[in-house]
Amino acid sequence: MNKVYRLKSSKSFEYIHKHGKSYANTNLVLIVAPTKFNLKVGFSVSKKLGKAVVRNKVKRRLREGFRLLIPYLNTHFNYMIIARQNAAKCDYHELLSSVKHLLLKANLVENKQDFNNIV
RNA sequence: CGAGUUGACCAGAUAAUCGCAUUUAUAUGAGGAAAGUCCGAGCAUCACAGAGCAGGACGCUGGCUAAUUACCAGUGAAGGCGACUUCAAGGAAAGUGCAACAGAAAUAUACCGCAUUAUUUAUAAUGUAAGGGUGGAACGGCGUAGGUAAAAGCUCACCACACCCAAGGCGACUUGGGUGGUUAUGUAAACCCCGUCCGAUGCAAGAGACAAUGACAUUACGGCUGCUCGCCGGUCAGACAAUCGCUUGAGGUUAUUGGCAACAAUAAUCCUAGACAGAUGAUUAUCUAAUACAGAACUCGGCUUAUAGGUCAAUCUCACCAU
RNA sequence: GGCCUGUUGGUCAAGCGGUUAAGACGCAGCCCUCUCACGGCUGAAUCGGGAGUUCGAUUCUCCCACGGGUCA
Repeated sequence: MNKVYRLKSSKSFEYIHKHGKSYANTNLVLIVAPTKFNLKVGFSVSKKLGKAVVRNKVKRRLREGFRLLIPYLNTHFNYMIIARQNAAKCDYHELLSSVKHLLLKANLVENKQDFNNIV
């Protein structure tokens, strides 16, 4: 995933956390906040999930999954995804489907038919 | 065939599609421990790193190294039938402290006992560490030995200890011989003494720019640690931002030589991550025993800890069987 | 990335190397009472794990594990 789409400063993380709307399931939490600029994403994986190897793996899988979904999303929002403890046990496909589930729940998908076909 | 000991190695590979980091692009892209941060250095700033006190670390010998107490080889001690393993291993006669309970007595000692003498005949004085019981430790141990009133290194043999001599070894030390009857336990990982070493802070160190402007201030304040001295400098905000530091290094690989080894020398050859919300993932196929522990953040040398499944070595050890 | 600090019944905790490891709250059992409460008695700890020093470690030293704090 390109650097353009990344959230960087801790200020913007705080802003999303305060002003955004949150949606959750057993594996992940999604927080969204509207923005004037382009779409950006941040991933938060805390030390609760495990050691460095586990955390990196979860982050990489989330990044790969989200990369495929970007073209179908509403571009005027900032996204923040927090991994819960259950996410450490999931494989790639389970994580992808739970990301899709949350995005549909938040009603931010534009072309729903193509979106559902992504594997 | 069974049970062990020690040392070493591997840590998935190939192909396709999409994606990430460095990069103009090709190309390249986590480990044996990248981990713990337990030691030692480089490097940077403070003065080209200074003095004293305090404080800390280490302590058998020789070697190696940029450096170390931590690496290598030995010595000694302890453990194991053995291969082998473990050890912060100077000084207790410089001084101080501590040694609960038990025991007559714990660093100086006579409770019971055994003898002799005296008389009041069951007491006292004297001698005595062989016997008793306590304890981790009780004038070194032990004996069909001598000796004695009873005993005792009082004498003798052997062992232990101290000192001296000889031989071997660079040395720690070892082996052998002789002399001495031997005023005294343990603890220094208690304080301490002796010897050796250590200035402080760590890349969030720091460097040069952008950058004006504002605030404080000259026997002040700060740098620089616990204290004293000495030395140097105006300081802070702006400034949790960007660039550099950042990867060619006491480097790796191979070969030869020296060395038991750690390691060193010579030659050839290679350049092999450099991020800053922080790069290695997803899918498919084939092979396979491959499903472990685990993710670089300035860089090296050692130590420690975690680790699936497997491979190899030692003319290794023990037990059983056969000859 | 660096530097400090802690771990003792279920919880909060004291503990100068030495007798059976104080205490409080809670829990369980017994006594007291017609019953409950109050009160009294009793019980539950290999001192985070593993080595070492010592005659003897909760205490001293080393190596691990898991917490907490701090530095721009």
